[in-house]
Amino acid sequence: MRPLFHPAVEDVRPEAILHALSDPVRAAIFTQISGLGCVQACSAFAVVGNKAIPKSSLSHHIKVLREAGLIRCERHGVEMRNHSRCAEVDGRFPGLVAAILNAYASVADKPAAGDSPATA
Amino acid sequence: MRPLFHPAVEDVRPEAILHALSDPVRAAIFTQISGLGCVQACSAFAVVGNKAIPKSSLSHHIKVLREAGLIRCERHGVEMRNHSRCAEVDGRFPGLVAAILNAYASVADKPAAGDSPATA
DNA sequence: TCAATAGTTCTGATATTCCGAACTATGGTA
DNA sequence: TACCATAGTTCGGAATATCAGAACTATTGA
Repeated sequence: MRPLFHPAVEDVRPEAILHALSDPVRAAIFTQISGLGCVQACSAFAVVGNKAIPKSSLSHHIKVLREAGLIRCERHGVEMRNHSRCAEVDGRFPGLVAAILNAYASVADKPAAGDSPATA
Repeated sequence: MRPLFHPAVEDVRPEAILHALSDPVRAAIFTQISGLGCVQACSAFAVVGNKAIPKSSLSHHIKVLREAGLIRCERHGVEMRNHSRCAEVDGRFPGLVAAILNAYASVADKPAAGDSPATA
């Protein structure tokens, strides 16, 4: 359990953000973290769009989002609290995150192949 | 050489766009195709940001961009002409492509690890 | 100290990516 | 027609990333 790494805003790179959000599951998790505008424990994402996510995969997804600079994670007792860094990132790449979340939201009604990217 | 597949705009999905553009090389190629606002042959991208791209990789990158719905490719004689579908995609996901290209453009000056995403 | 909860890391199976080599398609030349 | 050159595509194997089950670590509470 090495201490969690969070990149500084100025080290955040577009390719990392796009890669992180190019996975519908991660996009849904991030939507939930930043959409609800509040802190979420990892266990909140055990099911994403009526699809069960194994703990190990979930941990990996959270790590990818964190290392991309999209979220900030802090341990609070036994659980992890995930904050969105949306505002920070938006300062660096104006409109990027919003446009991505909008794009996903606009297709949330008509999912592609059985999976729903946002909370169905 | 199967006939090239181009998705209809309404079949274009955000995850495909993000995945396609999460590679700095592909982002640079797409920037060049849509930025210059004009048709480009594949051979125009033999070198991207002072990095040589093998033909086979280039072909693959073009394919990913095409299947994501970002570009349209037509054979003209011996060469392939690549058009941007930027406008179409923007109609479906407003601001998405622009925000992504802006993000890459804003870091083009200070590259991450030796590679320059846009034309250096 | 022991058990329970919340996440992380390890490990092997699967899937992607990369790039050289071989191939296909078109055009030009004779 | 044959033949060559150019422009891209596909094949195949090595390197890499992703996925998920199992084992582990960290914290809290009894």
